[in-house]
Amino acid sequence: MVKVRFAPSPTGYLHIGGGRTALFNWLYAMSKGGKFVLRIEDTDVARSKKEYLDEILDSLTWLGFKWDELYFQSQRFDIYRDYAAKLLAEGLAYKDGEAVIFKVIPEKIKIMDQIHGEIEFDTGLIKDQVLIKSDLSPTYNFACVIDDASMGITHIIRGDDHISNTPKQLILYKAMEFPVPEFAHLPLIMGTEGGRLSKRTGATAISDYRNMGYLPQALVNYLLLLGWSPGGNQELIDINEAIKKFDIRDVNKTAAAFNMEKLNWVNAEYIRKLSPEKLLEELKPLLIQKQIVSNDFDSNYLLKVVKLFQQRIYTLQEFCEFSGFFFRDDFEITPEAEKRLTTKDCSKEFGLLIEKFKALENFDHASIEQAFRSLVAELQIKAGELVHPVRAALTGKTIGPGLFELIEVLGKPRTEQRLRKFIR
RNA sequence: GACCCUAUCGUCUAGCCUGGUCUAGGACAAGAGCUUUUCAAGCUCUCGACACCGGUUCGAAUCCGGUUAGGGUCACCA
Repeated sequence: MVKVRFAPSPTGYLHIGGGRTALFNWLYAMSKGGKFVLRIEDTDVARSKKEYLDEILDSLTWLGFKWDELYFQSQRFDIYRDYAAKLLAEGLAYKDGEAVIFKVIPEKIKIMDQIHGEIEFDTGLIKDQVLIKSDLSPTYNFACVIDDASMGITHIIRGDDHISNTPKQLILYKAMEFPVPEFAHLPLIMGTEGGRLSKRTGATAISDYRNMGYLPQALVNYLLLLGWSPGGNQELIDINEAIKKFDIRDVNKTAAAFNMEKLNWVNAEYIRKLSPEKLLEELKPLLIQKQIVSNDFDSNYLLKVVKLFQQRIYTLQEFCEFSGFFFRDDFEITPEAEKRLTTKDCSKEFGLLIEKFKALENFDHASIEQAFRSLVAELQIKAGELVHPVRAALTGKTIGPGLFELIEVLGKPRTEQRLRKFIR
């Protein structure tokens, strides 16, 4: 039975790299019908924070990675100390004050990495390893080996940055006579300009992406593409399909640069694929949180607005930014829109348009367009000459959904009221 | 500095294991056009890569070696 683990340390938020490591672990477990263990590596009591733990758990849940077992290293100190005592008794380790140090014997050891192939190390280059620190807490490599072995972890899937920890852990596996698991070292994710992914090059926390309005499925799809490809020129892949197609050996060896533009594209694709009702569901908490609408807001109206923007947003956040004029009358007018309204006085045209609209029985976009076009014909002007100022007056912007659809949703009274503001 | 990992369009990648079908395919981005009331979307097209040197071979993006470049690790942090 395949068993993998994701072992974050609650000394910071779950970042993009950690999220992807979790993804590949979870995906591997799912593809093999195995178990996914979550182990919190909180041996550094001083730096570990409850706040971070909660955030990590939330982010993993949001991404959709359910864990089968949950452990905390801080609750297992006795186990580590027992093993240290055993190694001490066997003469494989020695004491230095309260600390327990493992004696490293020089030798050549190899691992067969699932992604990189064979990697050879010379332990002669490694100094003696601290097992138990002076404060009696275990070191990372020691606790990690004992946990992976005692939890029955069969495959260790982790970042490339752990390659150099592998020989240190391997000698401990041997010393404690634990069976050695399979290893797979994932390439790291780098920032857009190369180098480490850092806050300077963009958001790094999974929760940041959640707040910016990315859908978890989209983020997972994008992260999956960073180092793995389903083949067949496929870019968008449902997680269930990925589970079927995934093979750890197909994961790339090369570090990949995080590219926000492609993430945006993937997110937009997922937004478009959603039914408007489902999209509204995703949007609603955000709209309430940002106090754009109240909890009991007319969802019929909301749904109409959602439909107008579904095709033109990359993130949920953008919906909030673009659709403001549908929810309040004191919306801002951009300088470009201002120009459309001041270059030419449209009082006469707006007045006539209001009259046309008043005569309409059905205020649907087809009728609105018909009325609009007949006025334009009567005035002998081009449609664009009136479209732009009207859009500016109604929305405060020069860009947005189709004008007639937009007017239909806005409704007759509000359309009239907004046009009147610009009649002198 | 030592050790380790890696190297295909600007970016993500397919191809590499099992050399010929690769004048290297796709996606994002960029540019042009179509459509159009704007912005998107959609459609069509363009730009654009096998890091370098050597070897093996009839033949190398694919195998081997070196160079260079990038990344990682060298804690009583995890």
